[in-house]
Amino acid sequence: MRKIFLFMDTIFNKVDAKGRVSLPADYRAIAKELSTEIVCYRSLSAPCIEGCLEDSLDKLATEIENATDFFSETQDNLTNLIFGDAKRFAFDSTGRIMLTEKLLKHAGITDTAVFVGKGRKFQIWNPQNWEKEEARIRAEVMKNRPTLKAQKEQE
Amino acid sequence: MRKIFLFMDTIFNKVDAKGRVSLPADYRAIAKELSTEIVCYRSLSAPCIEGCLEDSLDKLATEIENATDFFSETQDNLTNLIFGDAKRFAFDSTGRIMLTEKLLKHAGITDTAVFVGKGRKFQIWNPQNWEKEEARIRAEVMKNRPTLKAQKEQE
DNA sequence: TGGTATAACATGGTATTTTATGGGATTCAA
DNA sequence: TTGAATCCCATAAAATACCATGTTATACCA
Repeated sequence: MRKIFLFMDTIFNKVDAKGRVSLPADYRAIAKELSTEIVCYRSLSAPCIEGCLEDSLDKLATEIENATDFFSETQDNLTNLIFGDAKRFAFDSTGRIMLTEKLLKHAGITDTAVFVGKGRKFQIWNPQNWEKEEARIRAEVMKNRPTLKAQKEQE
Repeated sequence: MRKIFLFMDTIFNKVDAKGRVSLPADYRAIAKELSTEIVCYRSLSAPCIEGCLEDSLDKLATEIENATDFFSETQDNLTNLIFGDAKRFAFDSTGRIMLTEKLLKHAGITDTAVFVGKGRKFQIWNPQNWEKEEARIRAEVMKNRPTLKAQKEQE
């Protein structure tokens, strides 16, 4: 059994006419080894699909149960949005999932999907949008170097 | 079980046509003993590849998880950049990893890779670039001797 | 201490497996 | 029964495991 579970790397995969996409092999391996499933929903902050393990959402649900006070009303609304939007995606024997129209539309994905690892989560982007987003982030991080350094030194 | 794990030394290894490089034996030993894997990504500060143990990134992911709530956008950029770029590299029975085009290009590596130990991390350089970088660093450190001590203590 | 045997390592080449992806066939539900 | 979703098969490319060899470093012994 593996110790560490991180969604990483940036992978470009084709979306075929039926809407099928190969989930990157590494991502599959994680879901398989944890005997959990992949869940996807529309990102609240960007024009992309966001995904994580069902475990993560379960953890979120438990946190809400145990510490209701801790969550502000707005955050509570957000959880409604997430759980209302989230959907499990089982992959078939060849490792593909079928994204829904709603998700694909939100991310503007047509024939190619970009999987971007985020550690405990990942995102799925339209290639052009991701290219722009990556450039934007990189520029911003470079501008705020001191912050980055402080964060990295926490390691 | 070993007490101390540090990436050290400077090792020159060949990169073959497929992008395969022998990971220095000492580095392999560390990953093996810790039962973790090597992760590499493009350095944010220099034209080189940076590597560390998957443990380090996992720690970072956990910190982010704990420090922010599920929907936080503050760390969003950073996680996209770090985890989106990072990739696991398992070495085969002969101790080689296969670096990607993206990484090799960022570091300008063609046929030889220089592994430079950095303690908890290491870097992989193009030989010429490393030569220049080492000279630069050496000159700078000699010039700023008093500062060096203060900087080291911050870490 | 010097010399030799042994083991470890880097590295080239080849074989095998995995992965992504296209194209049906089959099942299911409206 | 028609459209959509799921499953199964096939294939090409890419990643990975395996084998072989020369070289270097290490251990061992006189």
